[in-house]
Amino acid sequence: MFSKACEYGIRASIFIAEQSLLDRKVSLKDVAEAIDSPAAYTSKILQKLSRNNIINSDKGPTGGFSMGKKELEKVKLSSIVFAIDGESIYNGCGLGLKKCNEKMPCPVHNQFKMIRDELKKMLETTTVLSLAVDYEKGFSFLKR
Amino acid sequence: MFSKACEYGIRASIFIAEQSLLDRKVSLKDVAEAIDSPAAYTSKILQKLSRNNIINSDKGPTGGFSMGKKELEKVKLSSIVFAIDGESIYNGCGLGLKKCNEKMPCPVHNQFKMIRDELKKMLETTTVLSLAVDYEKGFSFLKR
DNA sequence: TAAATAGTGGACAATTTTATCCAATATAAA
DNA sequence: TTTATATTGGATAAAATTGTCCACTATTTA
Ligand code: FES
Ligand code: FES
Repeated sequence: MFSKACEYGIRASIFIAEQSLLDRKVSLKDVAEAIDSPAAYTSKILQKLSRNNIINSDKGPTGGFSMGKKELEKVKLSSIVFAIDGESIYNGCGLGLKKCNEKMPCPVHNQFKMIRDELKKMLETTTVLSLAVDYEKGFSFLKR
Repeated sequence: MFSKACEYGIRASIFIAEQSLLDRKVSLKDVAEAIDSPAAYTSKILQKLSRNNIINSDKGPTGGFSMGKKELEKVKLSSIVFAIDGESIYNGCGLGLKKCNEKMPCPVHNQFKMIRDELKKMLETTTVLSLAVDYEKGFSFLKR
């Protein structure tokens, strides 16, 4: 479904959001441990999220990653997926043709379109904040 | 969504099904041209489909790939996806945790489960035959 | 200002996926 | 029985993704 990088990105964002709710900045190491991911690789992903204004990062001692109120309010899962995996979820063809195309559809176009549109809607309406709140309550897990 | 191999596998199956409806066996080359895929790679995929009794293959002159009436009647998209990509579509976690797990769900479990269940249902109810019939009528395309 | 800390960026390595090549096998027809 | 044809299987190769290492920059604090 998503690339490994994107999975890490989503999990990291939820963790950072949750800690930000508690007014805590977190270090790369914190994130990697919280979501059980390779630190150096995670670093690249956080950089990308940072450049896309999904999280912010501060250097130096007392530095780390965090999300401000604005980000917490507006970041949806779709923002993260788009930043990391690009627009393939939106215009990719389920059978790998160059692009999804209504006029010259692949054999499963109609079936795929329905499911993809729901996925899209889900990603666009689910906020990282809401997921972070649930996570904070212990309802969900970022590693096992 | 699916691996490239799986995409080729589905497209190949639809083409083979359609040609079988016209009582034609097709060669590897025919398939690769019809779906615009690398022949040697496609060969591996057809072998896997053949070993899983999704298509049959005959060696020697007049040989080639085909689907019999039984296969045409019972092969669903899910058979192909399962044969090539395995069960990850069924039990994989959307955020990459070891396995999807109701008891210790990842933060997007509920949202994902809904979509994945629909995808699953779609794959399990869509026959290759129905897609082949539409393709035969010129309603859909296997390459562009 | 010096030292310690934390993210950044670039090069590089490992792994997985995708793709190619070729000899071997099976089969049909001449 | 020979020849031609078509799939099979194994060994490689190329490309993409995932993962690592390390020197550098920015920043805080002593
Ligand atoms: S053309 Fe294949 S999904 Fe739309
Ligand atoms: S636990 Fe992640 S999708 Fe079910």
